[in-house]
Formats: sequence, structure tokens, C-alpha cells
Amino acid sequence: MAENKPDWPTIIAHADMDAFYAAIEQLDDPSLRGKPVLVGSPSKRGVVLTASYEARPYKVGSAMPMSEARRLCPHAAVVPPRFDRYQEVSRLIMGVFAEFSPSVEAISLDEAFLDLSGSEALLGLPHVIGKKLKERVRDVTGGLAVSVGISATKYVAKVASAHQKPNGLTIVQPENAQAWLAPLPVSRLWGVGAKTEKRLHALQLNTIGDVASAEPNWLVEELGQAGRKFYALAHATDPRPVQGQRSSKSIGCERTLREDVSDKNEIKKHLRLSAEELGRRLKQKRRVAFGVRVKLKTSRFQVLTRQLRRQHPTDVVDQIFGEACNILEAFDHPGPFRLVGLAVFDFAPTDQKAQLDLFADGGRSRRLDVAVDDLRQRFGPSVLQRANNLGQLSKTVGSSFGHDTDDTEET
DNA sequence: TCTGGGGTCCTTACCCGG
DNA sequence: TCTGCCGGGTAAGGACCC
Repeated sequence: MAENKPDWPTIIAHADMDAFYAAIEQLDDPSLRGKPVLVGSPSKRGVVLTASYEARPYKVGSAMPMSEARRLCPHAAVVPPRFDRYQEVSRLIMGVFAEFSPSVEAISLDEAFLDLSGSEALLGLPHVIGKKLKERVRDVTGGLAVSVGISATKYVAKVASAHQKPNGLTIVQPENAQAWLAPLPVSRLWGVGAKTEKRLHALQLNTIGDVASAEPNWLVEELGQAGRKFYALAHATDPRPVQGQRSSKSIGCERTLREDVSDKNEIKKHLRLSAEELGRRLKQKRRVAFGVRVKLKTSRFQVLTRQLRRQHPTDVVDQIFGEACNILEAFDHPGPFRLVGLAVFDFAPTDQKAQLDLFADGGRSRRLDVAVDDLRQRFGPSVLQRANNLGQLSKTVGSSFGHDTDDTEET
């Protein structure tokens, strides 16, 4: 689609690397080029993270059990993932995206939204920008391909980037967006997975156009708030802005075990390892957490979670592990369990905790505790995160210590 | 065939206080 | 004092995404 109207309300691009992990393996190891490659753990319980395009004609795809993928495509090379390397390449491509826009929202290692509004004068029309973006990614990475979709909203840009994969470039004019979406299946609506797709089909809604022409009140009756969202998306309406900086709301660590376990002491060994990992990551991100959550998955795939909130936030491994053990006692399921997970949430900046501790040492901890508890009671547990600099906090509690904490966030 | 690990957001149920 | 209602906060689970 060639565009002739530079006066779009907004210009949003979605860039999505093609078979990212597999493409990097092929880039680094020439003997894998042109061949089917499966990235994922070859272990008994592993799944495919990414299949190269050469493997896809064999109906192999991500999230498929590795054992089945190997049955379907026995001559594929199976490569264990190298996340450090993928992160390194991710930094390169995010750097390229930043050359095109000051507002880049990374969705994952290989995918981002770019707000290109107002950049036409500098960079040209959308299809010109798209071509330049693809060329830069290819040059900087040494040959990796990215698919790009450009339109006026995040949702349409995202559907567009997937439209002509691999190595695609799809521009959807804002005024054509609804008509362009209409023939696509409902599974392409953001938020529709296998379960919701089934429900929509039962309601005789098979294409996005069907959803667009349905009665909105009826959609809400049948699907709740999701119905309202699907109706808006089907009309190509999506007010979400590109968010340059997003900080994560939880950090988790979970592992599927080689063999199922029922013994709590066995489970604790895994919780200990996870607590060590989380403590490391919290310190790296300069965060402390109020919330601790334990997750167990039964051998029949039922997921159980229990969580608690500490009075004081922590990044101390022994404390996180101690809470995890307390939480473990709250599970009444006898097992066996195939997965053990531990997560922390409800963050405050580490600097803030250091200041709070300093105050405690000064003999004023009681007053501060009361003030902080009062704040949390009045404004909810995330108040410290929201008031994420001490200046703000101190103003609120009426104290006079304060300096801004750095709240930038890595992806 | 036998189902990962990292997350986010939403819904529902329940508790508590006014 | 008891009951019902309502709203806010929180916990747990479900669905979804990459």
C-alpha cells in the first residue's frame, strides 16, 4: 500500500524480528544457514522457543513440546538457547530503533513500538522510514531481518508487522484500517487466545469484521469488559500511547523440575535457588520488594499461587527465602508438583530503603514506621512505588530528608 | 505429543469498615 | 445491636502475550 497522505494523526511502527533466536544461531553458525533449526532445551520436558523458517513447513512452532517437534522434523538441528547473546543483539536493535524515534517501547527482546509522529519531515513518508529501519537493522546486526508494520495505532501496526512475515513491510492507511482488518480472523484481535476464540466462534463471530458490526452492548453482555475492547480494536480504535519507559511490576523465577516432587524439603531447595536469583536481580535493578509469591504447578497442570506482603521491603535472600517457606505452609495440596516458582512484586527503590534504614538507626524508626504504615493504609501498598522519590515521600510524611532516586528502567 | 519461562492484565471472591 | 449494602483493598486464578 503506497501512502500519499503525510498528515496522519499519529505514526506508530511495530518492529518484530523474524525467528529471532533461530536467526541469531544461523548468523553465528554458518553451517546452520538454510537448514531447519529449533531453539530450545533438548531435555525431556523442554519446548520449542523459536523454529527457523526452514522448519515451519513441518508444522513446527513455538511452545510445542520439543519431543513432538523432533518427531515432525527429525533432521532439524536442536540448539539450546543463549540468552546472553540474544540480549546483546537486542541492545543493538533497540539502539537502531532509538535512532528513529525518541519514544521506543520495548515489548520483548525482539520487538518494539516506535512513535514516529512528526518525524516525516526528517525521515520521509512512512514507507520510506520503514525501508530505512529494515536496512539499518540488517546492517547493524550483520544480516538479521525485521518485519515492520506502520499505521496510526499500536494495534494496527502490530497486526501489520505480522502480515507479511518474514522480512515484511506493511503500511496501513489510517482511513483504511478498519476495512483492512475486517477479513482477518478473530484470533488476530489482541487478547484473543484459544479460549476466547472458541467463545467468539460459538457466537458466530469469525472475522474481525463480524466483531466490528456486532452490537456493542451485546458484546459486553457476552464477554464483559473484553467485549468493549474487542469492539474498539475491530474499529481500529486503540488509544494506548507508545510508552517510552516501562518498569516491571514483578520479577519471577520458576523452573519445571526433571521429576515431579511432593516433599516440602525438596521444594524448599528449589525456593532457595530462586530466592538467590531474585535477590541478585533485585539488587541489580536497585529495587526492594514488599510482596512475595510462591507458585506450584501440579502434575495435572493446575497452577496454585499463594502470596503475602511484608511490612518492610527487602532484597535480602534469607528474608525472601524465609517468606517463601512461610507461604509454602499455606498450600494444602499434597502434590506432586512439576513446577516450583518464586516471584517478588510491589517494589520500592533500594535508595529509599537505605534512607529508611538510616532513619531507623537514628532512633526515629517508630515514627517513620507509623508514617509509612499510615501512607500504605491510606493509599495502598504501592504508594511507595508511586511516590517513588524520597522528596515526594518526605513531603507526604512531613519529614525533611529527600533526594531524587533514579527511576530509569532496563527492559 | 504432552505441554517453558518471563511477564501483564482482568475477574472473582472475600474481608473489612462505614 | 443486628442486618444489609456498598466500596476499597487484597488474594487467587485465568487468559493472554512473546
